[in-house]
Amino acid sequence: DFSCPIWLDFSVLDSSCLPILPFNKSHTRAIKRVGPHCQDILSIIFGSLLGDAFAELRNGATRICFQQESSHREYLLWLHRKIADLGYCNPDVPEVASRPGSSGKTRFLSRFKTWSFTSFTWIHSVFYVNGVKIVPKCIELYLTPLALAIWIQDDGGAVSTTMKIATNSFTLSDIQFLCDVLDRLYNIKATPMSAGYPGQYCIYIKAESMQLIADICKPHTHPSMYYKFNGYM
DNA sequence: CAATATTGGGATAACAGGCTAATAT
DNA sequence: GATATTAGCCTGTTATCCCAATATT
Repeated sequence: DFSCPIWLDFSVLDSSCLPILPFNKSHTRAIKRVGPHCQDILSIIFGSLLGDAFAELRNGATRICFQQESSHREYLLWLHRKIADLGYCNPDVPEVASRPGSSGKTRFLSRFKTWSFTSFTWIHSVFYVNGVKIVPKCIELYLTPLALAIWIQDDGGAVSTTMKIATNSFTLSDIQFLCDVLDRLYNIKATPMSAGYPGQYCIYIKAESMQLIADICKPHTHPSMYYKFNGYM
């Protein structure tokens, strides 16, 4: 059982982080879309925001936006299915859009967004400071196995005998914090490492922890992303 | 009905996944 | 020599802002 050991310990959460009223699908205005939000949707959102998604705040309501190139379309559709089944986005399968790429090529991408929720705005506020995405201090409460799997499917990649997670845009102290959280929650050993650009760092998973992180993530990983676990999955 | 909120999608650039490879243990 | 860790680079993919159309109050 790899469930997050401190999940459901809401005692350290600020009350503004807690949903207030039951969510009712007949409510079509964001102001009426409230919680409680289940563990799965919060895991998906937190994992995605650590990775490739972004949160858009407008009129006091927030929506979460997902986009992938066609090479990762199967993964995007898998993610869309999960979010649609939870009732958080349009269930229509996202279309493939084309864009002019470099050197005359055409790119293909797919994307979707959740509905706007007033009760998602606290998520925006913990992830964005002055318009810049940061690692939220409460990440330890939401980095469940599902969130971890989605983060790695977004940002992970095989390197030599191990895996790196592309955390380029976060600060070194935030990245060290993430490494500490991985150790505390799951006993996964990881260290920040240069990303090859000034001020940019990745997370490298130590070889001794590769089997562990693969085992934790496998139930929540789409087969098209197994390769990111470098043979351990 | 007018005003306002919400959604899907166009557009753009900084950068980040995928890769090779050197160095250390 | 084998395995593990660290480093860096290339290029097309994120991550983001914004707008027009539509829906709701």
